[in-house]
Amino acid sequence: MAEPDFRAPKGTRDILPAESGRRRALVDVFARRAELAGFGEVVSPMFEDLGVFKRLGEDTDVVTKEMFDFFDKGDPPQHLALRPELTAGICRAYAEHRPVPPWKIWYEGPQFRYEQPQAGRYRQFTQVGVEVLGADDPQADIDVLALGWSFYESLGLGQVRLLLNSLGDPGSRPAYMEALGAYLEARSGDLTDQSRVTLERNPLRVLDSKREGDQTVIADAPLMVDFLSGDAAEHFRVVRSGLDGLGIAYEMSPRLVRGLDYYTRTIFEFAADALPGAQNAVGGGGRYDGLVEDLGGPPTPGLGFALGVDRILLACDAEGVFPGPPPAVLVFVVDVTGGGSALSMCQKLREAGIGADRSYGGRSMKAQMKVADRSGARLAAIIGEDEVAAGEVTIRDLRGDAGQRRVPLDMLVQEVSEFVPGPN
RNA sequence: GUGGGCGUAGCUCAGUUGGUUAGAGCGCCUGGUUGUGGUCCAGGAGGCCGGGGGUUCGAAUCCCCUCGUUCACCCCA
Repeated sequence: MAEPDFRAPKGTRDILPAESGRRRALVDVFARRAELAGFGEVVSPMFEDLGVFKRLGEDTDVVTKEMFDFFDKGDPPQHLALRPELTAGICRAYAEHRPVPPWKIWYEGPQFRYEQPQAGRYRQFTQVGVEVLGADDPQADIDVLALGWSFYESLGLGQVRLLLNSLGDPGSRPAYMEALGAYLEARSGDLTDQSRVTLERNPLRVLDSKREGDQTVIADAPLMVDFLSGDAAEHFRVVRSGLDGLGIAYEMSPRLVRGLDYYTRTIFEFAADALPGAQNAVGGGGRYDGLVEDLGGPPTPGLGFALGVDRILLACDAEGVFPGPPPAVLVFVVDVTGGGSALSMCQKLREAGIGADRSYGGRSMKAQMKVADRSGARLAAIIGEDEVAAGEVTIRDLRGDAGQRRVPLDMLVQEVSEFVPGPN
């Protein structure tokens, strides 16, 4: 095949009509549910000062090797980066605008990570998410978890599991880190080379290894849940009983950690069993009580989640749920008299709120009917010599068994409306 | 960044001891006389076999490089 001169950059892709409509519908479902729960949308920049993202953790992969960064044309130039996630930017916005807490916001948009692409993993991908800033109450955790859970449910997904853990608070973390570090050091001979490197930088993340060779060591490692301070343990207990009360099934996942360093206390992940293991994380989040302060704002507890739109759609495919929206075009105008009538008829229908389309190029009736069928339109409105002479139009049912009939041209909108209640 | 698979018409793919004008299905276009789609029938358009180099009398078919894609690791959504 002759290569085109250009193609979408590695790890990016074009989302074409049928798929794009489905995607927008999915975001609309999320937006609706978030707004019903009192969240307002924030649209923030797609790039920020690199420093904003460095607060995610100086030795996380996202910061050290996956950032799309660049300098602007200022003097001196500013070091900027495309956002690899949205939480940091939202916290930056909170510190900048100081809204009255609790600040409950939702967002949607593309994120960028310079990674090796594979199925369900792109260099540009879309997330929807929420954040709650300024609420320490464990009921906020429950509310957020319930929103995520119900979103998956509302799409029709049945094979999503909620994995839950607590990473403890600043009071309880050090003792655990010490115990974990000591244990892993003692067993380092049994770890893979890669995990020994990870151990140097962040022992916690060794628990996240999927390598065979690490599993026996990980299985016997001390667990954070056994080291929680009184406050952290109580917070976690309230969160769990709240989920129980709402009938939300969750799995305790005591070795669950997250790839970004800012998390504290409650953390969670949504795993889609319909997807292969490497990409089954369709959402995740947790508390990050210190992040706003790290960015120069007031001490502010926070929590939230981000859900991967691309992967959720893959999971919907795998489960055969959430089909795209029906075609917006209700009437396809077939005009074999030159196209002038199609022009005015479409205009009239559209102004009445009825989706209408037609073909171009003065094709034969047979060809136009074919296009009408393919368009997914429910009805064909046919204009030929006879109709023009009589001042009429033929309305034909393309989907049901209502056949066809001729009606006065000026009754078109009314006649069409009778087929389907309401505009569209 | 590391390792494996794959790369032939718009799509899904055939095409082995390397040898005449490279195939199928789907899709698309045009027809099947007297205005009508979804089924059926017949024609047709559309590929320098991802790109570059090499081996050979001759390569889609062998070798190298490169790009893309895919899977796993890493990490995450």
